[in-house]
Amino acid sequence: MSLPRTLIRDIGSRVGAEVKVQGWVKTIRDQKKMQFLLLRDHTGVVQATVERSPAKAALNGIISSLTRESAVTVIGTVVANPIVKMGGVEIVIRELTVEAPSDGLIPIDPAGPVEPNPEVRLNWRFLDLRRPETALIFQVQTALEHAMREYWIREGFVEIHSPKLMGSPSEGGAEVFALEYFGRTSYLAQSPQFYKQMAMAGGFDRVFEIGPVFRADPSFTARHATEFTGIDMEMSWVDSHEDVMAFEEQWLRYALERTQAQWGDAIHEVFGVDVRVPAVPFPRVSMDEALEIVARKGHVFPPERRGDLDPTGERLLGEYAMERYGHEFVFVTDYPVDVRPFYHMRHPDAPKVTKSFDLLWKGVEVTTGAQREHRYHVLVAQAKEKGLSLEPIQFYLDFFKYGCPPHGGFGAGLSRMLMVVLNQPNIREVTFLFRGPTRLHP
RNA sequence: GGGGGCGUGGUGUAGCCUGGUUAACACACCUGCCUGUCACGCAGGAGAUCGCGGGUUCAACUCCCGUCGCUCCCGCCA
Repeated sequence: MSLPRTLIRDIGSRVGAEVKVQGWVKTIRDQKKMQFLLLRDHTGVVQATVERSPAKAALNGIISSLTRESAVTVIGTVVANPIVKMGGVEIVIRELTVEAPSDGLIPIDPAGPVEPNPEVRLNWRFLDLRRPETALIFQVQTALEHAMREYWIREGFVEIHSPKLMGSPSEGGAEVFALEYFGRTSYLAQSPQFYKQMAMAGGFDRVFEIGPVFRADPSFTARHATEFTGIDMEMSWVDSHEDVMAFEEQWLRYALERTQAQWGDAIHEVFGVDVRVPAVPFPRVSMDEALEIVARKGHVFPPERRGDLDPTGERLLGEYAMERYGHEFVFVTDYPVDVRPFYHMRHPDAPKVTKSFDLLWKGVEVTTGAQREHRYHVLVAQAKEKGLSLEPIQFYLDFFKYGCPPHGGFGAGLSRMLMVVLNQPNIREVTFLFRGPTRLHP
């Protein structure tokens, strides 16, 4: 039976034992009498050494011709040695196998002193991912998503996977990608909106979906992508959008509590930011109030904007939430009908105002939600008012003809949340492989 | 889509404004040396038709125009 692999983070507890370590060669210091290697796996870095001697000539030769970033298997004895600055422990190598050598000239150096330009990093993303700081992003993402799912499942939600190929464009707003489909045109889903509502009409009560969504918008900002992972949920028998917000804040509090517990220290060390578990309830301001607050902070809106915040306004409102409530989050509620889609329910006593909300986190829009209009005739009237042609969305309107419960939900962006929680300036770096208007490779 | 900035060895930058030597520096790479390194050190070496095309000029990395790519801000949104 072959020696099982030891992860580098566990080396310290294996002093005196022979271990097998597998990873990449981070540094080679090939000296006259001693050879030093730094080996890295996804859990840490350890020093491995060999003395130069005639008895070890073969091994010495292998190490002399090693290249940095080669993938290797090392077998050796763990030795406690106070001279070693890194943990006081090293591996005395008995055997080294080069599983796959690395070309000497690496396009980017994962162990290098300076970070290459964003373009180079994206071109060679797999090398960039070898950097522990980059890898941490996706460990955090895993924890965050896991906690979200855990909370949903505990609350009786059903996970769905809706199709991304659509026979007709989903409701207006963002642009859609069209593609050839056996002689017809199909469209890539901009969101699972219609289908998660279908699940409500189907009696699922509560559903969530984490999956890809596509937006054909030529957006050139630090927080837009043409394909991203959407986080969506929908719940039945709500009285208003307030029920949805109340759910979301509990759900987020739980997800951040779990993420903070598991990765808070690492995030602090690598990104210099503390994951704060938010107090519940989050502050709420209506759009009318939001506009006043932002105006008091001296931000003048261009005249063509009617009742919506621009990114600067969102940032200022985020500042306000922190100053006034010491809170990173703030719900903005009651958006005017003009800036919301036809399926958002309207206030019975204020028909120009929707029962909707956005959630801002550190001044960045991370969620849009609402109570949906579930009454067929009202929904049809609202679609007509928005100038939509009913025929392409008739399949959707049909959901509401046979007893659809009152319901609401929200959609969030996974990478956007990751960007905010890690204080990263750009969505590209927190996306496994970014897709934008000019980025289709790798 | 609108506006600004930037493209120089494998990587990160300097040089450009105020055209004129072998285009410089750091890291990486190659060779040699080095009694335990730990950002190892020392000596030497290779590696760039300065994004691409055109123009001005005796002369263009440098100035002008175009083009492509990247990037930032605005718009759109998650």
